[in-house]
Amino acid sequence: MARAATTTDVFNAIAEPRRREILAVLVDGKDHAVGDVVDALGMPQPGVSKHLRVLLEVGVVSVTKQGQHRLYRLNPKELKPVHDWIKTYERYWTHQIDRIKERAERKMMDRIARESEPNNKEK
Amino acid sequence: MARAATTTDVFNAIAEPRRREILAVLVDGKDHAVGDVVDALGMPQPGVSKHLRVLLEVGVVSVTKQGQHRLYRLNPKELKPVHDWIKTYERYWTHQIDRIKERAERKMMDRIARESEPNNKEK
DNA sequence: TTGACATATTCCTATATGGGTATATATTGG
DNA sequence: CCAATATATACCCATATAGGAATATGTCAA
Repeated sequence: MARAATTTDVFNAIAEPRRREILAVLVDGKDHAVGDVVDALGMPQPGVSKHLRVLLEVGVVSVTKQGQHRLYRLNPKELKPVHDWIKTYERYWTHQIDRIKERAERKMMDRIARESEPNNKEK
Repeated sequence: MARAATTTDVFNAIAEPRRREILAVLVDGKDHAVGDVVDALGMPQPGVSKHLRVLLEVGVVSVTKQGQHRLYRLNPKELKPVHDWIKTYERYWTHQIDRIKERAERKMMDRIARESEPNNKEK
């Protein structure tokens, strides 16, 4: 099997740096014409259009037709899965004190677990 | 050009669901032998080894040799870039009130900017 | 209608992938 | 040394990619 399509989910879509750059342009929440993104980032127009299509397919952006322009807008809630996922690991680098405390707790729990279960499977 | 290698950076590495599953097993911060991960997730051993290699190359996990086992451990700080990136978008879905306030502020800033710069380029 | 502009799509190609399966490489116990 | 166990690697393959160039589609304005 090949790698999952970039349009499979948000995680695959945002793996591409260019697409994150595009999102950075859209982060202000306003509508942006494709040409504006092209100018802002200095990448070729077909590339921008293609990347926007991927972002659109996973729902991270939305489009509105306005005359000959197509206005893209960030749809931030579709990024939430990434946030929810990373949140699980967050505690390890934020709040050094909490981390230490957490580790101490873990050790204590381990000890307790070991005491109450003499034939433990942990190697 | 083809898609960037999975080992290019954390974003590419975590795009693969199986690798996120593996990280979920390692999230407790303890050492885990490959076989334990295999048992926990029920995926074939070569696959787990290969995925662990990718995670290792981007630094998200570290290894220790212990006898015939190789103990993998989460190296959470390497996930921080993902957190830092998503943080920029976080405010949009957390705290509805903040979001409204933020939008109001943005509008005001826009108005101020427009007033002080009559020949603006915004379309 | 025609031309100018904005955007999307098509075609091309080198490349890395993930999953299987099979095998190689440790390391240990006896 | 041998067998058993744990893990990594090699091989095969169908597949989707990102970028570049060229072109198609759509929309406006005169």
